[in-house]
Amino acid sequence: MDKDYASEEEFLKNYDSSKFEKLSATVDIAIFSVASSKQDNYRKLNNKHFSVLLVKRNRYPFKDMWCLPGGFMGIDETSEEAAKRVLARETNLKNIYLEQLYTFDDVKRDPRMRIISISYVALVDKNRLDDTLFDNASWFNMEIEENDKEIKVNLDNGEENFDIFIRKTLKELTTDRYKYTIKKNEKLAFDHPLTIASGINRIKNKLEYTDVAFNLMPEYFTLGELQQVYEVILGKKLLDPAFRRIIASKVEKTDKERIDGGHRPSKLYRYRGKNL
Amino acid sequence: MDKDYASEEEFLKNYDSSKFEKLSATVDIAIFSVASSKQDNYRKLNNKHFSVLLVKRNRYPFKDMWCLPGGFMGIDETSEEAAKRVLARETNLKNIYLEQLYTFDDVKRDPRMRIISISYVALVDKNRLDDTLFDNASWFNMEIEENDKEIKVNLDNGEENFDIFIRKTLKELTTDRYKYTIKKNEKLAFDHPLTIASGINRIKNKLEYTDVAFNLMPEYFTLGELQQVYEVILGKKLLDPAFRRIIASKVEKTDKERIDGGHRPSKLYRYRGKNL
DNA sequence: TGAATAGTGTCTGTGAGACAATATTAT
DNA sequence: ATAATATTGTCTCACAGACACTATTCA
Repeated sequence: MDKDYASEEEFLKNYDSSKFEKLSATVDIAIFSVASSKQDNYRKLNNKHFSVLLVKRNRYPFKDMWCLPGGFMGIDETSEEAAKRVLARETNLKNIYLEQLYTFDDVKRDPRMRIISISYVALVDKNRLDDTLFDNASWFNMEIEENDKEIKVNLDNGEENFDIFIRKTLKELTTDRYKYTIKKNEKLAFDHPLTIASGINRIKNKLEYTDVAFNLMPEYFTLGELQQVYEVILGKKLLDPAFRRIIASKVEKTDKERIDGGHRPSKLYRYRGKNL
Repeated sequence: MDKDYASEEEFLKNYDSSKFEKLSATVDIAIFSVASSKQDNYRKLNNKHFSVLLVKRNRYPFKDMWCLPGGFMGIDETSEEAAKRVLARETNLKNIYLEQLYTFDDVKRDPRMRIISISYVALVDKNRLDDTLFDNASWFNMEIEENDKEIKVNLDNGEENFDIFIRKTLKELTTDRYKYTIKKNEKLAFDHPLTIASGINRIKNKLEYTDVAFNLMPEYFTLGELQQVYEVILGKKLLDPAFRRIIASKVEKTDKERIDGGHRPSKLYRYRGKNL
């Protein structure tokens, strides 16, 4: 027990911060984007993919495996500041959508020592990025399959292709919270499969009741493109009229239009802000 | 830069974990419940209040101020384990609804040293608690007023009564995320006003699309009581028929009933699980 | 009897799902 | 002309909001 001190200042002056065993914290960011790939058929629209930025580790631990961009949180910076620092290093962009996701803190999640991971989700419009990534970073398209029991994500960057499997177990009757357990993972470092799965889930949910999707869009876009973004993230087709009804109040039509194939040109729209 | 090692084992054997300046982590829990207080009028139902458990600090820092139950996270336990440990200490209960909320990590949030707080929300049915709390713990009824710009919470434990004010600033156009800043706080330690406000918000949101409310209920309850719980947390009156329609599929009527005043007795219901 | 809560019936308007129909382009 | 996307119209059904009405109890 503490001795009695006359005042808080007195107490702080005598405080011995080495009393407890300390730990380290890293910040790991699931940077998501939507990638487009050309179709064979000149009439068709570009294919879109929900994608995540991974970095190949060039040092131990988990050398030569892929991981989320991240880094140690400095003793004099917040995790959000650290996340922005990592984001700037990785993308050269500011004003990126960034949201704290979850703090992963399994005792054995890092083989070096006790390191907890304060994870973040970021959304970027790939059009804003120049394609010159660090040579050890790469965008992976994600093919997501999810049901009550498990999540399967196929990751593909054009050269490497691998799956991660995560088992879901319901935490309690009253909610839809699941405990995630890695069932299969050969290529990703640490517990990053969990981070990616949690991040996907967070964005999926937010898509339904917020306008986060617009963080993935360029300034001008067609409603078809926007709908594609919703569809690849939600993993299902949407009905055109319903989608347009919902989105109508959030966008404004411009007089620009895009002509890009053997079909009717589409008007370009711009994000207008929530509701009114 | 690291030297080159022949293998991961080699690397780990030589790893010097003292390279980085480390930090401490605490776990703080916003334990919420719904308290009933008798009405003057024998006909009326008990008044209900959304309430939070606070502990009076008996040592520095923030001596004699109120704070959320919490404690340091051990080097060999996860934050969830630590939270359960704190919860058991504080309530003597197991199987309590517990959910990670947010990691607060302002550099100056603790005057002693760099300590981050991994915060949790817990929901308990006060009926399951015996009333013998530690003498330094106390339930505070919360009166919540919120608008676009600020949150005001009045806290009252029957002896002490005080307000906290929090300013909300929208983080971005695309979502409803706000940055919280403490505007007024005289009685609560650390940044716990933020934790409480965030916790209230989390539960408010979850109330709308999950069944978390049932974690605040005893096994048998009337629909009136259940509706009261929704009403005090959401801070608005609900229409009886609409409420019953929504809740109908989630509860089952029992043959028990409760007679408690100058009005028609009500049937007791039981939680049945989500949807079907 | 009256005040209070318990519980049900029903009307109406909104909005999502579904499908049909029209418009426009490059090949 | 045709395949593809763009865009709009409309029907229906489910459901939430609103309000009215009945039931039952205790002082």
